[in-house]
Amino acid sequence: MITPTHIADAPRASEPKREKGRLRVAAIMEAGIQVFTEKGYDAATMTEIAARSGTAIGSLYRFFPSKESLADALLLRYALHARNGLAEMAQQVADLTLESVADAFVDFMLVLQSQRSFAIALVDARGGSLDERARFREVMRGGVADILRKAVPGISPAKAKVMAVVLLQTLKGVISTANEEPAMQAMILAEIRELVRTYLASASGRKSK
Amino acid sequence: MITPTHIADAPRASEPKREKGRLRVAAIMEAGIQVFTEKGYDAATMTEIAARSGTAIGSLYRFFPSKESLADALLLRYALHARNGLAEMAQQVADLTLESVADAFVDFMLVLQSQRSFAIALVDARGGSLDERARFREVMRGGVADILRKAVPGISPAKAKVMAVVLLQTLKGVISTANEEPAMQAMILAEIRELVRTYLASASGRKSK
Amino acid sequence: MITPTHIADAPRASEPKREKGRLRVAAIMEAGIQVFTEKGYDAATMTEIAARSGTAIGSLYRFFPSKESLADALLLRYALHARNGLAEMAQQVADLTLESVADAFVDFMLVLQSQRSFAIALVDARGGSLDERARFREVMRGGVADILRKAVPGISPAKAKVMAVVLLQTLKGVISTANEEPAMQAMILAEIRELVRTYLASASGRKSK
Amino acid sequence: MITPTHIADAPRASEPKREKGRLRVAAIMEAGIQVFTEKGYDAATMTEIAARSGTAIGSLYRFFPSKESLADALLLRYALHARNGLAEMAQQVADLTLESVADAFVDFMLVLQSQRSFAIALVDARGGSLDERARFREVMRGGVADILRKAVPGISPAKAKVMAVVLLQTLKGVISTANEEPAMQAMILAEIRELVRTYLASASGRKSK
DNA sequence: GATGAATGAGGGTTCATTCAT
DNA sequence: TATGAATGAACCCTCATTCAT
Repeated sequence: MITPTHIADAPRASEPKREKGRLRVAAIMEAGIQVFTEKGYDAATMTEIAARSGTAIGSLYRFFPSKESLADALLLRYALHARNGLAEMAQQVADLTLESVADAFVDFMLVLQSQRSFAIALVDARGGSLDERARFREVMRGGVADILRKAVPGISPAKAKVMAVVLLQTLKGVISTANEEPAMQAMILAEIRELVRTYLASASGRKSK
Repeated sequence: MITPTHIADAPRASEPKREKGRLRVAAIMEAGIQVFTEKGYDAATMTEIAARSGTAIGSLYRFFPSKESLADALLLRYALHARNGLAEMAQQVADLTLESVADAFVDFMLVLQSQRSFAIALVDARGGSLDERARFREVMRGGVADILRKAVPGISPAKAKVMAVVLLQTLKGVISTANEEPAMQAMILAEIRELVRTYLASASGRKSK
Repeated sequence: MITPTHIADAPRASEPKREKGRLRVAAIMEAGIQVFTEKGYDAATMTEIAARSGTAIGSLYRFFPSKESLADALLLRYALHARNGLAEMAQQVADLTLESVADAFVDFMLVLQSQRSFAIALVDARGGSLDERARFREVMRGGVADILRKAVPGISPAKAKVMAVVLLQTLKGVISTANEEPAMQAMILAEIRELVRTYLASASGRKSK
Repeated sequence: MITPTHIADAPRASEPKREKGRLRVAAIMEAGIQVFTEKGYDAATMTEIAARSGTAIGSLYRFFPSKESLADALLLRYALHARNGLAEMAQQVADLTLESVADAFVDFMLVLQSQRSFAIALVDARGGSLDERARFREVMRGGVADILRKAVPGISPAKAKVMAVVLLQTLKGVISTANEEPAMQAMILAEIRELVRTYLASASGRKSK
């Protein structure tokens, strides 16, 4: 189980102590997301991230003492985001139909889409520390599994976990649509939506047997 | 539409004319797959690929004039492999139940698994040229769509294409199981199998309405 | 000839006027000795010295406007220490046998040992300004030569100076024992003691001829 | 006991396989000695060593994959030199008077002087790996101790070892003369020579008692 | 005066690629 | 043709020093 403590760990070298420092950190993280997303972890360079955020290279390293620590910080922040979103969704699940839950999953992915593609760059392609990446995956799986347990009454925890893994894999497709032509994009999205509904429905049916 | 011509385009500098040359190329490609798989495109080095294949670095560059060209060649070969596998599957579809087709997809993924993880390294993580990566995606989507058109009578070509995209995304999950614990691995695999069956079944039902 | 004036030259940016400032300077110098000793001049960083002394980096630079100036200040203070010690020894020489003088030299080295290893770090390994290092050497040589002139009646000033150089070199061995195993350490120390006695004795004999 | 095997270990990344490579390695080592001697280990830069030897930085790293490995190689080569010199001296000891042996030690130091000052830079000031530095010290001590055992009949091995340590420390003074004015230089040298004779003589006397 | 953020030259090292042998 | 030495731009990161707050 992921606790807030696990997540609140600060991967920064030194917490900025002045307002200016906080702004700088924000600018760096923004630039970091951009560059990691565009080029992937390995091809991204700290020099470019510094330039893109209007920061001297030395200043960047003041706050993030290594490339990995920057990636970890970004991953961590995204994990928090996602966890909150999933937690929120979990609270509303009781009042929703299965179909609405399915849609909520897809919508959730869409909302995170911009950041999500960077998360893929970092998680799937060796960005950040092994630990942080594993932790990130657990957060996502745990959050989705929680929702499934509420949405599909009677489902076993183990089953919920497995379904979460498969569901997340399918939902990743939402991100990829970003690279498709608009017409194709809409169709793929609709198809994913349909598949997720079907998946939840069948799961609900299966368990009740 | 992908024609053989598209695929047979040789990204190699010079087709080796002698037996010795062909062996050398094979050794290089084998080493390339290994190293790209283990380290990812960026972290893989030409020097290591040369060493691992018992080739001098200069010789490597005679056959593959750049790192990208080597990645392209590997991607191409893998695409051919996959295309053949999918084509074969297409021929048998007529005699199979929908459920069997679903299983065949998963099995196909499993068969390719070893090479597949390298393909992911190259396609998802910016290995090879943009063109080659796009081409590779088209081959996969086209092959899967072909099968869907045969397996689900009455499906429209557009619908088949969209389904292929979503299906491939879901099937990618088969690869990822490699990193899970054995017990989890089996459960995820079974779950994917189930989802694919459900997906095909529902598609078959939908179209008939 | 070294006069107090030469030595009292303050390499500090600004003599601290208040008690607080003096404490701060003391803390910095203490930390400086530690870090220079542990890491050597080059590898020591002003940041670490600041941190180790509980001082902000900006404050450190208020008192010591450069790394070199800090090293110089430390060298200077150590030179004063040594000079006083040697001066004291000089006063007692008249009442001592040659053998006791020899022992006093070795003991003197042992007393300074802790600080001495930092002095070696700075003098032998290019820490501090050339000037300061030369001045330091002169102080040591002068002090030892003074003692020799008193301990070995009739010795010429030039001869005393030369002997001081050679004697100091031999006495450096006392410091190095710090890195040997305890058993070896004791033996080396005894051996040096013996050699110094022999040296003084032979010098005393030679000059009388 | 140091065996040739210990010493022949090659710290190079890849032994040069062509004549040109061997020349390059020689040039690099020459430049390395110069720069390490002038600036000390830390302050020496690989860039300067490369420039001084007319080598591209990449080529330098082909043969010496790290700064440390270069320092180690230099230390090793010097150790071989010294060992051979000491071994040679050992063979002649039987025919020499004690005084001649003392002179031989000083002369040996003088012969090695140019390289010796770089060895001091590396051994005393953290250059090269800890292992290599320790090994170097052992080689020197062992070689000198061997000679002492032959020159001073009846001396115990342990005593020879301890004397070697102290003797080497004193002989280091020969190197330092390089920085003195010529007149002073000659006097110091003569003084060291005298001290070493006295030391050997007294040792010979002591043991015989 | 104290603080700590900012700066950027420079350091060690890597690696795709070229080219002389 | 096969080999491996050569090249150098670029990378990640450090740290002495300055300066605004």
